[in-house]
This record gives sequence, structure tokens and C-alpha cells, in this order.
Amino acid sequence: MARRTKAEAEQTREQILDAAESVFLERGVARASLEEIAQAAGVTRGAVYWHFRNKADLFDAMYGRVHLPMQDLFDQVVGLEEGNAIEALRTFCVQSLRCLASNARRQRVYTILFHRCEFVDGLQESNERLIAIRDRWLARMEDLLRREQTRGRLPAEVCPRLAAITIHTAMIGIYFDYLRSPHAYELDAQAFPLIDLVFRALS
Amino acid sequence: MARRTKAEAEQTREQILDAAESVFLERGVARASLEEIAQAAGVTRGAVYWHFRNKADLFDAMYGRVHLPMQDLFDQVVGLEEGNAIEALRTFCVQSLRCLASNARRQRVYTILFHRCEFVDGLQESNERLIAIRDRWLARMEDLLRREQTRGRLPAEVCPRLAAITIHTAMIGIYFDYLRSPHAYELDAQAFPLIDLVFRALS
DNA sequence: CAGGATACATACATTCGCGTTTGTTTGCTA
DNA sequence: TAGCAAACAAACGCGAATGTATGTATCCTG
Repeated sequence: MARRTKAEAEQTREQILDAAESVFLERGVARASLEEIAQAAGVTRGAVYWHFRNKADLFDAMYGRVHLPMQDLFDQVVGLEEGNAIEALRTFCVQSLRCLASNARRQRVYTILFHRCEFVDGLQESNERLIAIRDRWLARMEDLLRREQTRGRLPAEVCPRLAAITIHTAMIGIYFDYLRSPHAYELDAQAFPLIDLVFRALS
Repeated sequence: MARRTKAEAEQTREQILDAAESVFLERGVARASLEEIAQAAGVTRGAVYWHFRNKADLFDAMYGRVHLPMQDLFDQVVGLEEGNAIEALRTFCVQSLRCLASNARRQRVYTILFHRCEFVDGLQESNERLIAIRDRWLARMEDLLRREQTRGRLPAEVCPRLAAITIHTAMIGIYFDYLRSPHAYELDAQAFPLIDLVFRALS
């Protein structure tokens, strides 16, 4: 059995990505073998190497499946001109946490990113891409905050760049801590009060 | 050459730990081989297996070298009764970041903890210990904040537990983000304004 | 000062995983 | 409706890492 139709091939590709998520999660990226992933997907390593060059390529594709939509949403929120942008940013942060709490795939993928992978050797480039994304986030948030400051929506004594770093690191910290022990949180309920407390610093 | 004196043996143990730090840092814990570590320490794997049961045991010893002193300091700061405890906590946070910025060993070890290890299989127990430490931190900080709230040093509308989580995750986030790209920070200089901004939420 | 225990070095066996190559079937296209 | 190429499966060869077992020289204690 080989040479499936294009649609079937795309389906096995998705199956492999699903399997990679689950195997990376329980075994860690480094200790996960492509053989395990193939078995979990119901195929052989041949199929994996057909769809992906190696483990790093598979990793990138897996993380891209959830990160690209999120980044689009962020760009959309930050880009809008009218209205209270800080409020929009705050809402985005709350929604981001709520989405994390309710979306199992996002939980798995970000748990892998924060707690199940070592960014060395093969994943070095992935890491540099993540850093580049972070820099764009920071720059856009800083612009937003500086703009709002001129409109009197951010206290004059607050440095826009430091505020952007604070919000960014606060989100990172919550993601990290929540994904390390999700049972310690009720994130869906605590998302709003948590972000509310963080944003108290900006008022 | 074998059977060194007790002091010499202790010295090779430290050499192995130093080597583990450096190899874990550049290769990641999972991909680091005990052979590499042994070579970096100028010994053979025999010496490593003599002093440590396996890689996980070595990892625990390495991380204990820097984490235990820090935990003592935290207990000391939180334990004191007289004076403004919130101010003491804020100072502790600033000092913690400054220490991270200036102490190369702390940088290496925490970079490994945050970005170079996967907490699965052998390191599962280490992870559970880290979670237990986190829970103690949180509980003690919550007690401190609740106590200070009765003294009017924390606004009544701020939930002590949420405030504790916020401070904790803020510190985690800064550690994480700084250690991912230290060149993007000037942490020694920014430590105070960063923490100052975070604590604005509590005033 | 003799003997066991210490502090390693060396050697061995085994397992695992990766990348590549080759084989095979079948969808697709000209 | 040939025939090429897609979509895998199966097999190969290789290195690398682990845990253990054994060897050995020296410290240290009674």
C-alpha cells in the first residue's frame, strides 16, 4: 500500500504531526525517536522522512500549526488604530490565557516549547526564530504603549519599553508556571484577575 | 594513578560538576554524554560513575550547588518579622536579578534549567522537587502579603494569593526571557526599575 | 605495616536511533 | 493507457551512549 491520493497524503502528514505532539510531550523532544512517532501515527519512519527532512523540521511544522494563528491575532489587535489600545491589549492577554486553558493542542505544544525541548544543535534555528518573534512583539508593544502615552492613557512616569518588557515577561511567566503544573491553576477563571493585577502597574 | 586522598577526590567531584555545567549548557542535558563531561573534567567515565549514580544524579547535584543558597536567602528574607516585609521582598527580587546578572555560575545553571533540559524520564523527580519548592515559595509569599495587608501595606482590593502568583510568575518570566537572550538586557541596571514597575501593581 | 577499602581507569556487551538506500504499489498525467 | 513519479515500507550500515564488570594503585586504619 503506497502512493495514496494527495488528500490522503496530507492526512497522514497531519497524523504524523499529531503523533509528534503526543510523543514530544511525554518523552521530550530529544529523547523522542522518529520510530516512536511513526508508530504512534500508524506509519513507518519512511513516511516521516518523506514528509519532513528530520526531527527539527518536524518540530518546526508542529509548532507552526499553533503559533502562526496566534501571531496573526496579535498583529491584528496591535494594528488597530482607533479605540483604547491598552484595553485591547489587555483583552488580548486575557483571551490568550483563556485559549490556552481550553485548547488542548495549544497546551501540548506550548508545554513542549517551555518544558520539553532543548534549544541546541538542530533546534538552534528554531530558537533564533522564536527570539525574532519576541523582538517583534516587544517592538510593536512598545510603539503601542508610547502612542497611548501621548494620549494620556499611560502614566508619564512609566517607561514604555520597560512596560512592554513587563507585560511580555509576565505572560511568559504565567505560561511557564501554568504549563509546569496546570492542576495548581484554574486558569480560565483566573485569567482576568491575573491580567488585571498585572495591568494595575500601568495605571 | 588512582586512590587519591579525600580532599583530592572532593576536588575531582567539583571538577566533574563544573564540567557538567559547561557541557549541559552547550549541548543540552539530553544530548550531553557522560563521556564528554568526563573529558571536559580531565577524567574518565569511571570517575563520573563513582561520584554519581547516573546523569540525573549529576544534574541534581549541579543544580543544588546554586539553588540551595538562594533558597536559604529567601527563607531568611521572608522570615523576618519587623519592618516593611513588602519592601524586603522587593529588595530580595532586585538582588536576585542583580546576582543573576553578575554571577556566571548562576547564569549557566539557570540557563540549563530554563532552556537546556527536558523534565521527563530521569529528571521527572527533579521536576517534582522544583514544583514543591515553587509551592513553598508561593505559600510563604502569600502569608507575607496577607500579613502586610492587615497592616495596611497592601491595598484591600488586591488578593494576596493572586499577588503572590503575580510576583512569582513575573520573576520566572524575567529569568526565562533574560536567559534566552541576555544581550537584549542590561539586567544589572534594569533590575530595579523592572521590579519597581511590577510592584506598582501592589500599591 | 598489612589488608581492606577507596578512587578511579579500562574494557565489554548491548541497545538504540539516525540517515540513506532500495523496493513496491498506485495515483496521475500526457 | 503507458509510464513516470508520488507516497510510502523495508532493509542496511553506522556511530554513539549507557551500564556494568573488572583491573589497579594507593591511602588509611587498626
